[in-house]
Amino acid sequence: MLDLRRLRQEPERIRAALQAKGSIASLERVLELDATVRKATFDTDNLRAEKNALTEKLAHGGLAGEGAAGLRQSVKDLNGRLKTAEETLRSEKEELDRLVLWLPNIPHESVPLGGGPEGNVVVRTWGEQPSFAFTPAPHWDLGAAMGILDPRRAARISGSNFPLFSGDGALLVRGLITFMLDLHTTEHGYREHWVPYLVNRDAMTGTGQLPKMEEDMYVSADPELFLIPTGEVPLTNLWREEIIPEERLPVRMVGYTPCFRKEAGAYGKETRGLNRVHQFDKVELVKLVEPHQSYDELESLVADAEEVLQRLELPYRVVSLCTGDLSFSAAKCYDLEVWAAGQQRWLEVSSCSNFEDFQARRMGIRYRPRAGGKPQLVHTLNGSGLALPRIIAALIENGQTAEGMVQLPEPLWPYLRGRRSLGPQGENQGSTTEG
RNA sequence: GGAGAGGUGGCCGAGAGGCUAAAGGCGCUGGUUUGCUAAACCAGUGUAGGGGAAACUCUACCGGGGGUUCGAAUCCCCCCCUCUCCGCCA
Repeated sequence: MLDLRRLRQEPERIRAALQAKGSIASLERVLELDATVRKATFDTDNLRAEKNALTEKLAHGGLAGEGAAGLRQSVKDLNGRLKTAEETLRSEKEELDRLVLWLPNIPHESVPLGGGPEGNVVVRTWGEQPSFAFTPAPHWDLGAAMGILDPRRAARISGSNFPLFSGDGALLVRGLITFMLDLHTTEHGYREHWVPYLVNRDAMTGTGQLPKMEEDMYVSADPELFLIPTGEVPLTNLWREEIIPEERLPVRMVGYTPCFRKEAGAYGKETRGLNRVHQFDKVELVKLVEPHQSYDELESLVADAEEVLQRLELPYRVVSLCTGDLSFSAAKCYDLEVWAAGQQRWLEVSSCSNFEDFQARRMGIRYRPRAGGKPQLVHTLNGSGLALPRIIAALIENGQTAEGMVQLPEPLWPYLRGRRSLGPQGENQGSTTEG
């Protein structure tokens, strides 16, 4: 949520910034409503002050005093006027509150200008793209051949684009999750949380998924409970409406969650296999920090996510999203894209964003400065550390051998009961300790 | 699911129609005292919004929403949450 005061003070800057993001939505109406709401607030406050003065007089002058009946009548008259004033105020306020939620965050000055994905800037690349003496296969062919991916059965029980990992595939998922959690908790200083996967409307609104993304979310039979599209939602909302002592900042959290997304309308070759699925697993990093540190913290958050890719020996590049490609709530965002040799494509596996105070204002997450004084809004950041399906796609495609095996990077071995590679397996085959 | 008890400031906790932004305590900030540390004493210390150059002032807020009343943290109704006990269940 944008700061209304700032919007009022520098509407031209905000208008320009929102245009860069490709959405000025209802900015003009918001500005107009802000003025009328403030006027209406002033009027009703004055009426209430008047009323309070009268009732106080009544209390102190004795309820049976000579003027009491007259006073009582004046208060009743005032109440009539107050009621209309309050109703006007309420309806204007409601519209304002509703519209403000549709205004996206404004981009940071360091964000490259651009209208869409073509305007994104590659900041750096890491690792060598593997070369093969044969034509590397995409993961959907390999995975099915190896018996670790089973889209046909997944479709039968859920529908298209739901993942089903079997045998060593399931072991790989579980191992990756633990590997990532261990790295972030023991080496990067994040505290792990195991969180609810269904959250209420307030939580979804707090991180900015609502109202804009409602049609992309799964709703439970209880219309107020949504399946989370990312662990960012429960993790960040852990702190909603709290005032955190400055000494406790930065708060660093990590959590594993499944993520659920309708991804309506997304079909085609770009969405084959594990490229885009309705349910996936993700280890999420979230930070709450002091405002002046948030951009440094963004860089270190990206580094923490990159570390996972480096240990997995997966070539990747870091992309700074341009103004037109930034998500609704982000002020700045880096995507990490991993190279998938079988598809000859870069696949997004992480989005690391600084939301500045946009989410914190919605959630009421503040900190109390050590030096005393008013509570201030924190800045919130998050990033995937990392999303699993495309990592698995890249591991399979980049690690494939001419024999139809998949070699795994060393840091993963202990998480896979010592296995160093994955190979074809039968329906009832368990995993052995030898690769 | 049933019964009971609760939800008040950063935290704990009193208050049971007007004298309450709300006692008291803790914490925090400043001061006095003090070989150091600690302690003691004194003072200050809620959030949000409006008006004002400022001093200051007005309004709202005691889980959420309605209602009664000239007036509600306090009375009534609905909902949410927490705790205890019982039931049910992976």
